Amino acid sequence: MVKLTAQDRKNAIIRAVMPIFAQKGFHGTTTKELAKAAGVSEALLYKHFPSKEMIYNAIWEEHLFEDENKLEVESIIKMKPSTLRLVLSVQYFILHMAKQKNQIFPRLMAQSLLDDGKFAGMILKKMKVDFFGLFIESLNAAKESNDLENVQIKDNLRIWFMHHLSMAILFLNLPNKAIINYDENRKEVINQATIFTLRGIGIKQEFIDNHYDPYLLEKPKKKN
Amino acid sequence: MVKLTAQDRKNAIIRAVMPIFAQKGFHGTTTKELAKAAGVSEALLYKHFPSKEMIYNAIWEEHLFEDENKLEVESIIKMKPSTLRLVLSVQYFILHMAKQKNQIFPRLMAQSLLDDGKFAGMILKKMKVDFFGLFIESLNAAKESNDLENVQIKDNLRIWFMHHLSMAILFLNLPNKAIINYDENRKEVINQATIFTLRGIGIKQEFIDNHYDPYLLEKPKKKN
DNA sequence: ATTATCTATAGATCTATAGATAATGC
DNA sequence: ATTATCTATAGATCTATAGATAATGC
Repeated sequence: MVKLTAQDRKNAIIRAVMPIFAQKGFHGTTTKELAKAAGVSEALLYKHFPSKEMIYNAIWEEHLFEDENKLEVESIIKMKPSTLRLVLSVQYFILHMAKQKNQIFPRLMAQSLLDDGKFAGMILKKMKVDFFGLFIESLNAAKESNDLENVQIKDNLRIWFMHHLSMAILFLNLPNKAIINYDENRKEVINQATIFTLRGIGIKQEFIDNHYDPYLLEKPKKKN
Repeated sequence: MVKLTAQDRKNAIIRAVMPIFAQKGFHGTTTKELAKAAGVSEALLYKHFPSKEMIYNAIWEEHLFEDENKLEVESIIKMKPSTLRLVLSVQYFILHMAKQKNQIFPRLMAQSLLDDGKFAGMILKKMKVDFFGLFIESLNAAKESNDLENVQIKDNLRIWFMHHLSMAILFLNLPNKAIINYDENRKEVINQATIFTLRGIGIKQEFIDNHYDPYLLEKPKKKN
């Protein structure tokens, strides 16, 4: 019988319980399963949380503030705004979305959308605050460099559509058994989705042909 | 106490129960709610279906074979394959996805993706069988007319990405309260998503500028 | 006579709590 | 002494069924 401080146990429960809720959803999960996953009795869950619902809410709070869900875009942010930076940002964003270690994020996202969307909205708002500046800046630079077609899409929407396509690919990849046969391996699907997006946001074909390199972001980092 | 034939009652139950399952999901729905929605006793549900799960499965079967979920693309199919037909097909597809009367389809889709994806897979397969031919045909015609950029995306993927973007927009629209502020009305979002897609699948900007008309499909039909 | 339907309820399971016990820190 | 944890269980709810009753068709 291991004793943790209240705060530690609370955190331990949240971490342990996240994948269960993500997998089975709120109603599909029983407090018995939660207790088992956390390695404690059901009673203890209720000592730390007033209800099953509050545990569910807690995993969201936790997820929202987890650092590992942030994009590591420092090297891109450091670049001077340019069309190339735009391309790299798109490329990085899509890769990052596709390469989630586990399915917790997309599952919780989909569950929130089927529910009241409150948490999905918070995540999207956070995303907008954190990254849209980077993209808008680069879009403007690309415009000035004459690397964009004169496309009638608002800047924000270009970025949202990039996100939406990535998200859909994630969602469709949730089931264990592939439900779409793309006739291409996953890497290639991501690559082609990136090209689709680069065109979608308005980048001229010529620039894509000359500067987009699907393997660029895979090269080993020199710095850690 | 109204008596229907077994088959009629079975169908009536399925129809009545569909929106409940779509709204609350399998685990979030009780047989009591199902019975109430269908206007019958819980016992009767079990006379017609062996289990709650079989009712859930039945709504899927029903949905898969419902005619109203088919695209009415006859007028487009009749056209000779061409770049314009491609544009119209994309436009029509996205509009059709966006203009669902109710949320049953996208909700069931999302639920299936969170589950084993079996039914989502069946729907996507059906979609592929029914419509990909139309798009591929038109893509080939567009290539021959030199209206496509030389884009490194497989034909199938171009169509899938069109679908994916539409689906994501649908999913993000599920919650009652809008969770993304696009700064544009819905119609305009759909319009710009269409432009994004037309570019994404490779159509030259010049062709889009000259031939894409967001209001074309809204014009009143002459024939019924 | 046959079929559809309902009432009542069994049995299982689920959330949550009360009260007892074990571990920890001063 | 205090805090964390467990065992046991209450009370509600959920799925599913047994057996009685009401409607229908020949």
